[in-house]
Amino acid sequence: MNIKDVAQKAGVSISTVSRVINGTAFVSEELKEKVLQAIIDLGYSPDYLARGLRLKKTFSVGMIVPDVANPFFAATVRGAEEELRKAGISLIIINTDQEIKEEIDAVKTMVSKRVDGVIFMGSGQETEAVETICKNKIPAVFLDRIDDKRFSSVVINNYAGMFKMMEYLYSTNHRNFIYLGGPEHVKSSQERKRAVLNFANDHSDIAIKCYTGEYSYKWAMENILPILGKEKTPDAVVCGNDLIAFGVIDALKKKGIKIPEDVSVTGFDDIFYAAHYNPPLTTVHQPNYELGREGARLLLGHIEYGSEKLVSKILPVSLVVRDSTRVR
Amino acid sequence: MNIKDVAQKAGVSISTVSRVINGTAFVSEELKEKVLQAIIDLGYSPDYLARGLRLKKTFSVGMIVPDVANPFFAATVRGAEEELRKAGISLIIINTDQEIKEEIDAVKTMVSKRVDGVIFMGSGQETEAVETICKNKIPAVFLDRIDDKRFSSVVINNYAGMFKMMEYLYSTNHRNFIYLGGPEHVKSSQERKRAVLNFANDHSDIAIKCYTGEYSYKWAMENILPILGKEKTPDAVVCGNDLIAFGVIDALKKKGIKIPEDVSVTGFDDIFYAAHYNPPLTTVHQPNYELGREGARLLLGHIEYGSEKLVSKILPVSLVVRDSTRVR
DNA sequence: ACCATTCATGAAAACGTTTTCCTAATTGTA
DNA sequence: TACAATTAGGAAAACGTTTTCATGAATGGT
Repeated sequence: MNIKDVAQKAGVSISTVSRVINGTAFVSEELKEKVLQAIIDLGYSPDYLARGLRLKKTFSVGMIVPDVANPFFAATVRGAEEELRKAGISLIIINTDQEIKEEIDAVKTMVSKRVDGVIFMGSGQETEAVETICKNKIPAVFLDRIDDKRFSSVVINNYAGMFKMMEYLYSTNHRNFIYLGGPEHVKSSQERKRAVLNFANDHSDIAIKCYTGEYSYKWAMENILPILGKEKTPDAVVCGNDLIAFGVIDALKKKGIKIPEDVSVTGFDDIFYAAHYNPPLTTVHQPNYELGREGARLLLGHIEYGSEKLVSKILPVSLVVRDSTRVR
Repeated sequence: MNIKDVAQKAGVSISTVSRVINGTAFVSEELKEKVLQAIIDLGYSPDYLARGLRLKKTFSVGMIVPDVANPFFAATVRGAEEELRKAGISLIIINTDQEIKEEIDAVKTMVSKRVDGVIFMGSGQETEAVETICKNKIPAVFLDRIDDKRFSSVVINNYAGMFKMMEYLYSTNHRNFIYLGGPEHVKSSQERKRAVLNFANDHSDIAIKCYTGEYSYKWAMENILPILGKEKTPDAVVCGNDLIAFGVIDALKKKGIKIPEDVSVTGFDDIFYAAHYNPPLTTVHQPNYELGREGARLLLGHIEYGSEKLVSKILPVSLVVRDSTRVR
């Protein structure tokens, strides 16, 4: 079942069928109708592989992402897919778990698949993967993590968000802090920590201890108590993301420490559960869905107009105060 | 940069390069080495479009899913992607929001893309979409929703899960129930409801009222209070899934009704948040990740061995008792 | 030492499109 | 009426692979 069959059935040439399908040239009403009818009768649909081969386009873009099962990334994937689908492009996703090797493999796969572009949410140490993208001249947009000057990117204003959080906590009389952040090498993690430290530096009456590890529930759960053991009890535990905050909350609750009565806990990301946690979490809201959409839009621009001007977009965040913090 | 360039650089024929790459025939060590070196020097990677065109394979499968941003489906997508990646196949996802029109479009896209197979999580009314898959003879596996005898499917044992839940509630002296279920036309929803009704039928001392609507937080939030208004307060509100339970919990809490003191609330799915909700939710655990993996495995079987024997796999569920229920 | 057989490699066809290049027919103008 | 200009639609090339088929060399047996 190919274009030849359609042509035969309609009694025209292959060229004519192609022209009718793509509207690339004038075809008389008479023939056009015959062709259209034949297409319906045969239930024909053009082969995108063949078309892609000829056009040097696949009408698909790849999205490389740490883990779709993580609600944070899931929303972003959704946003991207939606925007791309509107443009008639489909989305191939690959999970990397932030493993460098997986990231490299993912890029290689994308290269072989000849995707029209790539949306990359990396581990922050994806240098080789980035080089491969560069070498193969694949249009790419980076989300939320690195900002290589050779590519467009859209990031969330991590610094401003965490700074806002600190301002809020300070204004509600928190002075003693413990900061529990994500991985050192991850850009977002660095920015958040930088905001915390900068704010602390500007205020001589603030005491703070910083610890970094993983962006995970488990890591926080296992590490907060030992940390707390050797520090004097703080006014607030500021966490690098919501999952860490959840871990902290659960660990503290299990120890009989009350939140926010005994200690305030804050997160970052505002994932769905944050509003429904026990207690509902004070956090920084990130427009994840919008992140995906914006990334896709940028990428579409690059694909459409070739090597367009590079753009670095910064998405605004907002503070969401809930019940895991209280005025001291 | 194509196979021709490699051949030229290595001073061999195209055929030889192809044979080296795919290992489809013996090639002398000498030539093999030259070819391999040329590939490295040029940074060549074969074009999967061309290969696909020739082989009539795309090495990609499509996954049609209501919404990746929904944690439930996200885990399933992750499971499927992982399993497929192991087999060297990549995953194209399309979100449908359970809109019939979108489902049909999604299938058409998959047909044009000539995917090697499709994993379908549908709305339950995807008849036209299914016919299109059938007509185009695309290997397909259905997840969690319908069980068309023409396709393999893997479903979660919704009936048994909800039955178990009822047994537990009954054994803890709940007698008056309200059931808040998902859409009538969705298979999983039907099964869960059937379990509730069957159990109630077998026990003359049970009183129950059933309502169905959407599998959503919002729907539950908006409808539980009006419903509760006209019924006498039940011992338990049994919900069709966790999101509904969350909505019920939040609506009741806002009204000052205590859970589980005043009324027990149960969910179904055991999404990540369930364990951390306020209160932690008694629910039925579904192996979502495993669902995706199993679906992928089945599909790979069909792709590999052609129209293999059809399989209908039922995944077991388990009851998870937490703090949203108490002994009456 | 000669013929038959095996086998490594190359040439070319095929996969299903799009598009360039022609050709024949139609239209318009003098 | 005749010739130039336009145009609808067909033939064929090209995209980058894999694989069949063919060929020439090398090997082995008698």
